Amino acid sequence: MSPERIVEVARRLVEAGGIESLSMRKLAAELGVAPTAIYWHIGGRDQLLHAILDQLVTDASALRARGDSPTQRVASIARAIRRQIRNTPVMFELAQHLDRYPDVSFPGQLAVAREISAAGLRGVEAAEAVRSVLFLVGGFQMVEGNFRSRPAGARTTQELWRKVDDPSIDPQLRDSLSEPADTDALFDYALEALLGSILP
Amino acid sequence: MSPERIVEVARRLVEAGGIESLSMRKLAAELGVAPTAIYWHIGGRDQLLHAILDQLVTDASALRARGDSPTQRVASIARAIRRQIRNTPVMFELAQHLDRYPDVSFPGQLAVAREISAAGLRGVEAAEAVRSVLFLVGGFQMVEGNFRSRPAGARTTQELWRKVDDPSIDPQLRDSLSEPADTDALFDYALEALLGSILP
DNA sequence: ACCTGAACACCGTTCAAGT
DNA sequence: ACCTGAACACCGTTCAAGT
Repeated sequence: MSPERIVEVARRLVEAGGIESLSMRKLAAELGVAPTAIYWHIGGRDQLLHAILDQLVTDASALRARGDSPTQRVASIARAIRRQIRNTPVMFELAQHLDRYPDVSFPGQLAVAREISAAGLRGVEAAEAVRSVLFLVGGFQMVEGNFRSRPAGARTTQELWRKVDDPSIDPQLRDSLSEPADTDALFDYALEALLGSILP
Repeated sequence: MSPERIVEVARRLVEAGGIESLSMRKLAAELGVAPTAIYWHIGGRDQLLHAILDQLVTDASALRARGDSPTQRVASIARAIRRQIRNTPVMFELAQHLDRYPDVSFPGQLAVAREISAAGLRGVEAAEAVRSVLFLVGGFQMVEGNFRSRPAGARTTQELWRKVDDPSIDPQLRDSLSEPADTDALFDYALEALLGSILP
C-alpha cells in the first residue's frame, strides 16, 4: 500500500474504463483495503487523478524529429504527436478533465518550435506557424474523437451524408463524404497544405 | 410539469454549471416536485441530456456564407462555426459526452461542402478540402478549450514558455509564445494559409 | 504510522402505493 | 394520467477509534 501502487492500480482502472469508472470504493476493493485507507496516502479522488496524469506525462515518449528538409521534420513531429494521442487517449482525457491541457501539449509545442526555428522562421511569424501546426493536430484529435474510446453504436457523419440530396453540392463530393475518411492520408494532405504556405 | 418545462429548466442548470452539475434531485427541487416525478415524463438522466442537446441543435442559428470570392465565403462559414462554438459551448460539451458529435458538426460540414462545391472542387479532392477546413476549426475549439468554460486558476502554456531557455529555439519565438495568442487573428492566418493551398 | 468502521451528505433509479 | 415515498445500490469524504 504505497502511493505508487495506488496510482498504478487506479491508472489501470482509468485506462480500462475511462475516468468515470474510477471510484474510490472500487479501487479500495481492488487494493484489498478499506476505501478510507486511500485517503491517508493520497488526498482524495481529484488528487489521485492528478497523480495519474503526472505519471502518464512522465512516461510519455519523447518527440523526435526525422527527415532532412524542414517540412519533413515539422511533419514528423506532428505525426508523432498524433501517434501519442492515439496510443494514450486517457492522458488527454485526463488533461481535459483536470484543466491541465497545457501540461500535456507543451512538449509538443517545444518540439515544433525547435524545428520551426531550425527552418529559419523568427518571432511572431514563427509563433503563428507553431500554433497553426498544433491547432491542426488538435483538430484531428477533436474531430476524430481520439481522446476518448468511441463506443460501438455511435453514429457517424458518413451515415448522415448518405441521405443528403442537395443540388448545390457536387454529387461526387457527397459520395466521398459518405465514405469513411482515410484520416491518416487526410492529415498528411492538410499538414502539407499548411506547411507549404508557412515555411519559407 | 411538461417534458418541455423539465428540459428547459435542466438546460438552464447545465448552462450554468456544466453537465456534472445536473442532478435529478436538484432538478426536482428546482421544479418543486419529487425526483421520481421526472422519470414519468422523461426516462432518466441520460435521455434528459439527449433532449437538451436536441433542443440546442434545433435552436442553433443557421450558418450563412458571406462574401464574393470562394475563399471569402468558405472563410465566413468557418468563422460562423467558430462563433457558434464560442457562444454555445454546452452544446459541444454535451455532444462530446453523449457521443453525438456528428449531429452537431454536420450542419457545418454541409455549409462548407456547399461553398467548396461552388468554388469548383469535385469528388475526393473536394472532400479532403471540406474535412481539412473542419479539422482546423475543431483544432481551435480543442486547443483553446472553448467547449468548456475555463476555470480561474488554470495554467496556460504561456507561463510554461517564459521559463524556457533553449538555444535551439529562437529567443523572439520564445517571447512570442510567452504572450497570449490573438487567436482570432491566428485563426484567420491559418485558415487563409490552408485555403490558399486548397482552392483553385 | 497506518488502517478500519461508522457516519454524513450526496447520487440515479425502481416500484408499489396513492389520487 | 400523474405524482409521492420508501427503498436499493451506489457515490466521495470526514473523523474518531483502533493497532
